[in-house]
Amino acid sequence: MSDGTEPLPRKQQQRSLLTKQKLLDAALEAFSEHGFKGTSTRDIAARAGVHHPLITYHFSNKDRLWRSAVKYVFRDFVAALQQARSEYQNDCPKARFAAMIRIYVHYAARNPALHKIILQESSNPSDRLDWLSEHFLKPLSDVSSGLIAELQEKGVVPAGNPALIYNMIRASSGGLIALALELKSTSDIDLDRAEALDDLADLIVSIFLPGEFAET
Amino acid sequence: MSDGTEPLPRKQQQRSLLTKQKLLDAALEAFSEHGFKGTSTRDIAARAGVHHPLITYHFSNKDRLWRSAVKYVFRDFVAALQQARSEYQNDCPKARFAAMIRIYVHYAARNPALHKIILQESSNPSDRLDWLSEHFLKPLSDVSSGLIAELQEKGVVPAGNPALIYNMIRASSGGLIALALELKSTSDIDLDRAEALDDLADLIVSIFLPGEFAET
DNA sequence: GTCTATAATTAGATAGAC
DNA sequence: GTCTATCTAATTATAGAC
Repeated sequence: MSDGTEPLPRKQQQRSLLTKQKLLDAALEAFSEHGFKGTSTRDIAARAGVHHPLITYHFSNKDRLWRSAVKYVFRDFVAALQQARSEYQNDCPKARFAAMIRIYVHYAARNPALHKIILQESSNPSDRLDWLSEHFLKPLSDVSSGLIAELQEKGVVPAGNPALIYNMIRASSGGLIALALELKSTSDIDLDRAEALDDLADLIVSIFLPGEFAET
Repeated sequence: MSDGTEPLPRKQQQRSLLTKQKLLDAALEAFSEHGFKGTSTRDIAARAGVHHPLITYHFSNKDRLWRSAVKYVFRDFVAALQQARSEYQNDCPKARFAAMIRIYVHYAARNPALHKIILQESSNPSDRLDWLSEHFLKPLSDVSSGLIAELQEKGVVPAGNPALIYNMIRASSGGLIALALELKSTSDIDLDRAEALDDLADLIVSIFLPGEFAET
């Protein structure tokens, strides 16, 4: 396939990719801190260490840069979840779900932008929120609610609307991690520490999955 | 006391109070939707239906307007909580805590700005977040964590760091209500409906307070 | 592919008339 | 106590040199 008819990645193209990558990382950080309206493209360019007209060049405008950045975190996140799912697929459902919660918590801690951007966008209606729901949030919600319904049948998870329980778990895990700054100043909890994350994951499992799994 | 030496509330002063009130309501709405950086004082003035220089006149600048607005929601919220506490003080601790959760959930639904502003400010360090923590979030966290520790001794609440559990409850109640727009588009849950709020409050109680209270 | 320069818009804040 | 008019700075986006 690389027979020479396709243009080979030259030095300039590699630099272009690097610039795009730096802009995406900077955009995630800035958008998660100040929301879409609150972040200026100049700030993003400054964080990335590039000149601001390069944003127009690589991403056309602010809106497309936002969408590219969101695609970038979510794709990575979904991949991490699916890898965890296949890795633990031979365990019992409760152990499997517990493992996924652990993965979820650690991913959210490494990538705080993931949840912060959801929180920012959910605070008022927008085309961006509709797009986010349709492409990422709704599929995740549907799959997860299904898993929870299964665990409810086995008596592992308490009764109640599965979608509501899914969102309570999400709020208690990723949501709390997005509030890490607040927790650090109002309590002795430091969610930057790996042990604190493990405590959180264990607590979520013990509270939301209190039942023992029984083989059918 | 009102012997005439104190200036009586004249028509102009009443109008001034009304303007301040309208600006505070508009500010809460705008700040909760777009964060501090993302909202313009011109937008706030437009929502309030007044001319924008009036913001400088009544509140000096954007920062003081933000602080005034936050004081306004939080004072009201703390008052509602304390009223609930005294109203149910003869019930057993579990019933009392359950009642407070119900109050909390309904207050958060009527005043979505309360949680949204916390979420907005927790997304990055700022003097505003420090101020918010010191004056409102830390006192609330300390009192609530104490109540939870008591309930853990009675076997009502599962073991675990009380501050962590308090924040999980907060995230599952107020946090989810702040995400109402998202839940509406990813599931069949409509947290604008009073019954959905009651379901949420009941679910929180059944999950976080699973034990029965036993008199000592 | 990257830069400088700049147009057009909007921001927070103020001055001074009424 | 309220308004119009305006200043300065920062914003998104683009045009065109290199």
